[in-house]
Amino acid sequence: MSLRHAMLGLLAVEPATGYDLARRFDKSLSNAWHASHSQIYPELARLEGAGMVEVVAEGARNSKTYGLTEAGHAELRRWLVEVEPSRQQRSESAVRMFLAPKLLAPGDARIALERDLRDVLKQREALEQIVAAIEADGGGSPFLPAVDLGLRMSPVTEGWIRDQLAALGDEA
Amino acid sequence: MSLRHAMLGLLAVEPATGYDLARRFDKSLSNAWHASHSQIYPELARLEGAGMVEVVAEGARNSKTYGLTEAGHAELRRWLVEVEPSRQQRSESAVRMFLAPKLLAPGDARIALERDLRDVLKQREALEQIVAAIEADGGGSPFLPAVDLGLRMSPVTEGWIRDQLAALGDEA
DNA sequence: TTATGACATGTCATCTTTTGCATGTCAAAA
DNA sequence: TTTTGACATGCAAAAGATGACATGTCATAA
Repeated sequence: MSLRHAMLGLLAVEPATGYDLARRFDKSLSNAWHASHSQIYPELARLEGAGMVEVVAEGARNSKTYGLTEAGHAELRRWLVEVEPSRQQRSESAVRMFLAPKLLAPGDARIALERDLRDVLKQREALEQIVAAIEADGGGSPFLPAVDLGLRMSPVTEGWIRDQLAALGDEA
Repeated sequence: MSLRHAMLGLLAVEPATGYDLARRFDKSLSNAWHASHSQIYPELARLEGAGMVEVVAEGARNSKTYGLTEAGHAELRRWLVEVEPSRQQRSESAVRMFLAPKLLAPGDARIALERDLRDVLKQREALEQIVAAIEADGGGSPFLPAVDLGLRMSPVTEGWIRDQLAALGDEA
């Protein structure tokens, strides 16, 4: 159950509201996991019931900030150190990239690959802006390594797409 | 609904039984999507009901080989060309890699990262064996590009993990 | 003052995915 | 001959994820 552990991890870095968690999933962890508020709030309640998180502050707009308990820290450590990782991945865009050059007429394949290329470059810009924001902020973000991995992957994907486009050209 | 389109894509490359599809998901598409037979068979039935696939051969052991119909090809093309891609990804091991150096004591973090590193190298070997098998087979696999992307990503991940390990060393 | 948009939390129906159970064929090796 | 392992298909229950519905607060700008 990765949602649970991803949430424990985010809360271990810094206590947060459910709303904060939803944003962090989309911002810092978007290359790794996704969860929307309709999953997050019930899971927070379950985690509280299991004694792994607790409300550490209540603020404006009925907000509740959660932090880890001892049991939460222990469970997170157990998962990270003792549980065998699953190497499974899911990426719709990877499925598409693999199929497009194989199955479409060269003209259609070019359309699809060029859109993928634009998406990759757009995503890289987004990552670069996050880095810029972190640096403007003093550089102390715990998520810089995650963003960094995304930035290292980006040119690899770009190169692969360009090679697929070039191979299309050879056939045309 | 990516399962449906991934299956259409695999069948477009070459007709297959449900059992074949399950293996291809684990072999060729393992970096992109996963599905087990208990998902595949019902989805094949639905696709047949929708007129997108049809039985093109029946073999030993009650096996049924499916291929795409015209409607199946049309749906696949529509999805690849016209539908906006979702850039969401899910990777449990990415979640773990991000959290481990951040949240664990250096000793535990080292254990977790070194296991991740071993996994990456093991996976790379598996990919290299697939490439070797394809080349021994005459080189004509439609999935070589998918494997190739995995092989290009592998050293990037390796480098990132080694940098995280080095950063741990600095703190110790 | 009122409208907008970010903040904030929640439920519910539906769909997707996993896991465990269950059955059976066929070829090759012991 | 019998047993093992790959091939082959299927169902059902449970868990996980999505998308729509629903409500309300608060600060800021028009």
